[in-house]
Amino acid sequence: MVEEEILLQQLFEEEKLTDKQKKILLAAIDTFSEKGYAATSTSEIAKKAGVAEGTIFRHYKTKKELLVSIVTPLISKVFGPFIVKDFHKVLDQPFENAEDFLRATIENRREVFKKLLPVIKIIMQEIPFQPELREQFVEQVAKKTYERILVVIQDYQDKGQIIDMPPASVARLAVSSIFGYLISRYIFFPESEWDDEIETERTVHFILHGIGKK
Amino acid sequence: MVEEEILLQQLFEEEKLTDKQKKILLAAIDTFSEKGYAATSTSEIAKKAGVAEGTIFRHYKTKKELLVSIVTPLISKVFGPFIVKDFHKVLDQPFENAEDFLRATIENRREVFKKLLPVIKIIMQEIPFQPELREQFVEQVAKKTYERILVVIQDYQDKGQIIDMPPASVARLAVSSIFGYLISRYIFFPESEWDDEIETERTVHFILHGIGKK
DNA sequence: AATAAAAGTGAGTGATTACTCACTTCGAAA
DNA sequence: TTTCGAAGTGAGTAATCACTCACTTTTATT
Repeated sequence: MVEEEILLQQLFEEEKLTDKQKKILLAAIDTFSEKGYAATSTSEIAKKAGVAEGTIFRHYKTKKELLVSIVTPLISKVFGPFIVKDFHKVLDQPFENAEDFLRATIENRREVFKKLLPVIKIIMQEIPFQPELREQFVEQVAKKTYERILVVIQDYQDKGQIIDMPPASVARLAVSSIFGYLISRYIFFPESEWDDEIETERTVHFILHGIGKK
Repeated sequence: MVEEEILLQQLFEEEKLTDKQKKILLAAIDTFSEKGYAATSTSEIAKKAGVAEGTIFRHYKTKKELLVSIVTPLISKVFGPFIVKDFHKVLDQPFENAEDFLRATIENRREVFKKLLPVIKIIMQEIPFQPELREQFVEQVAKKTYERILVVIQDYQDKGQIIDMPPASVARLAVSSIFGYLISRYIFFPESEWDDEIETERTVHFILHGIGKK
């Protein structure tokens, strides 16, 4: 309950929310992430939130608007921070080498991923079907974040720490490795025992040196 | 139309299908992959297939049975072959080095991915929500395939071509890279221009040597 | 040609869906 | 204390949902 409050606070920090509104959002996040958006009925959300069904539609004109109002702040606050926080880490107190940057990035994204897991599940599920969400995602992530990542990569390429592969391909490969780790860790095999420190090191080493023996 | 016939033939080769049954399956694959299972109505499938709604339920007791009967053969015929074909390639006419094996694997998976894209989308979408499918998937893919991959990895480790990282981690990292490529290629940015030969080489090089400069 | 089983049909079923609206309750400002 | 807009309610609505069933048509076997 307390932890959920924190999640809400992070996603809707600037908005004033009624008590019942919070309950609606939490119930919606819970059910969407568990059963999927289309398979969730508004009556179910109302029931779980302990609220009349009409109350939902007092605040959100449609069911889709409820979905969007959950996902939108996430997109700007999870992928946005990649830009702001981590990028400033690089510029303001730049990591000497790519290795430290990678390690910091993985650990940082892991925290966010873990904390916002239910909402991230919703995004992953609904992006293929909701053009509205996809467009937002592309705008926020593909364009903004991507451009910044490219700059970071080129920075380390200039320093001679990264091979001369097109930055777009470098980005794809590194991002695949990081998200592959997070998805294995929190979605596919959350039950397994994970030594996160060691796995992070392995991932960093892999991104930099691969699995081949010289 | 012809290409779709081939897809059906591959998935349902041993079953005798009526003309209308084929049309139902194609319409279902199409709509499920486009809008998602839960958001697709049986009346919509019937309409798209040019068939009465009752005809669907003549062959499939429930909507979920229709889903399962599409996904099940895919799991055993697409992910099964990962085991059989590719693994036998390694054992019967073993690749001398890990590099050749990787290249062959990526190219092989790319063909399959491309050909069965709509059905793969359905699997990816529905596995989180359908315990029945997830169990099948785990049984057929995660267990069998995974065990075989581990053997291959250990084989190359014994040959001294792969570093001494636990095979499970090696598998995760390599599979992430390959699927990261395929997902970028066919799901996220199918519209972009891709030079598959070059990207395959980059992915192979990345898996073996990373992006770091020695 | 006769027959039976399988395939196909479409109107009809009760349940559920997202959403509305006339109404009540609440909370803060005047 | 009065007042007024926002918050909350829940019975009601038309549409749609997955699914049924009595019936017709097609197909294969003799």
